[in-house]
Amino acid sequence: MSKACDRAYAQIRSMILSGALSAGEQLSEEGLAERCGVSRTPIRDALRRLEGELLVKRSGTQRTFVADWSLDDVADAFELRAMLEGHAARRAAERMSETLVQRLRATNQAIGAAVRADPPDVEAFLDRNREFHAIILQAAASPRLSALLGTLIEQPVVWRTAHHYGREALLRSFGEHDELLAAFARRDGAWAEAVMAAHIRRAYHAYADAHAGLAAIDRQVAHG
Amino acid sequence: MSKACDRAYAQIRSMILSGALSAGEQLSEEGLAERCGVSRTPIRDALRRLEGELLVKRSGTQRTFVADWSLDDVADAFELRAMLEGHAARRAAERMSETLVQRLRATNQAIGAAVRADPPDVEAFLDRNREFHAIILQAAASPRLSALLGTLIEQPVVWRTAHHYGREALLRSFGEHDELLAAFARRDGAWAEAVMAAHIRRAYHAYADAHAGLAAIDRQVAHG
DNA sequence: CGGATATGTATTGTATACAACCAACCGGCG
DNA sequence: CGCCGGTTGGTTGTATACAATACATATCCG
Repeated sequence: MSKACDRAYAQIRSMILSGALSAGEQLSEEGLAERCGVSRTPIRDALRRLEGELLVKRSGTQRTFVADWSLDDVADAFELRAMLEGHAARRAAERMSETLVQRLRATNQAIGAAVRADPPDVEAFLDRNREFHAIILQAAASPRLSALLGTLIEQPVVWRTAHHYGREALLRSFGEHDELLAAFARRDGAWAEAVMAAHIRRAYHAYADAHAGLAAIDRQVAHG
Repeated sequence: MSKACDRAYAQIRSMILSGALSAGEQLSEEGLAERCGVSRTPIRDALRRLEGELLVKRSGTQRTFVADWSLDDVADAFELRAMLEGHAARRAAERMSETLVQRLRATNQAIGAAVRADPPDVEAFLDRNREFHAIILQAAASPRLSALLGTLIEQPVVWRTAHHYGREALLRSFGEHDELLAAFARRDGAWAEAVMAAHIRRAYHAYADAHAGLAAIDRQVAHG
């Protein structure tokens, strides 16, 4: 019963996140319509939504392009995320029910299992990680905060580099979640906020390191 | 040369902000199309945009309603605004050019004039106030931050109560802008952030007071 | 009388046709 | 050779028709 407009949205979005549509590329409504097997009408809907998430941008004359994220852009997004998710963590700590704490604990168990697998199950890690943060956001009980963060969490470049994180980085992330859980258990909002902010900022640097490494390899390939 | 889709957007938005469309009211695409003198297509575009700004919400079955803002919602929005605009002020202070400082000063002069007029020119005050904050946002040079704040600044209830602020509240706002200017002139990001956060929080309480007063009058009218 | 179900009406979803528009290309002219 | 203006191919904007869906009301059965 999924409507064409939702399917188109999901499909275009995943094409952008996976890199099937490269940054800066122009998107024609007609072209997308063909690729998605629908007419232009639902495509227009989808593009408007994606525009809201800054995954596509429109030129002055309304032509649409895949947004290109410079390193500065990513840093900017992470900074905002650190601030907003920190705030969410504080609010969550102050309101979280015992059952939600339990669910968080279970989710982090799953994350731990994914990390300890050999090789680490990055896909599962990312899914559970998303779930972990979603639960916190839910506990923060601020619809507006949720809406704002929605536009920041999914970033094409980040999504693509996540697979190159080392086990060490994943383990550290797992450990930080544990500390968050401790803060939640004690309903210490300030603690939760601080840990969360640190957590996001570390994630940023893990990304930046992985990205720099990949860029170096790219250069090597290009020149060799 | 304004396109129908922009006109429809602006028109619906202003109808919501002014209260011509009351909170919770259902919006039919066809009805709006008739009122705006365009077809349903641009209306759909406009509604998607407004949905992104949380000015309208959609039911599970995709029917659209004017969003209703509880006092909690407004408090929530102001809290986020205080945080984000504070952040913007910090960044702005650290990067602001001398010419932008001049423009801010000029804008605040205009605000002062509007406040001192008899009676105070609230419309001009609001316009210039918007401009003042927009310049800061521009100086902060974070497109994402701008996008996030865009969804928080215009709030129906706030818009409608602004006209009931006393001259005292307007004067205080004017003075706080002056202090912001001092912080900008000295490139003191932390100072700017603190002043801005205080500025927004005061605005919230000014709103809450005015709102409480209006609500009391409403009750009186209803019962008498 | 209550509740489920059918039916009609209102509303949204999708496709398509056509109009307006932009951008790049080409040819002529200074 | 460079600039300007028109022309053309492609892209978006808008209207409209029709299909699918949801809601409300009425109707029928237990």
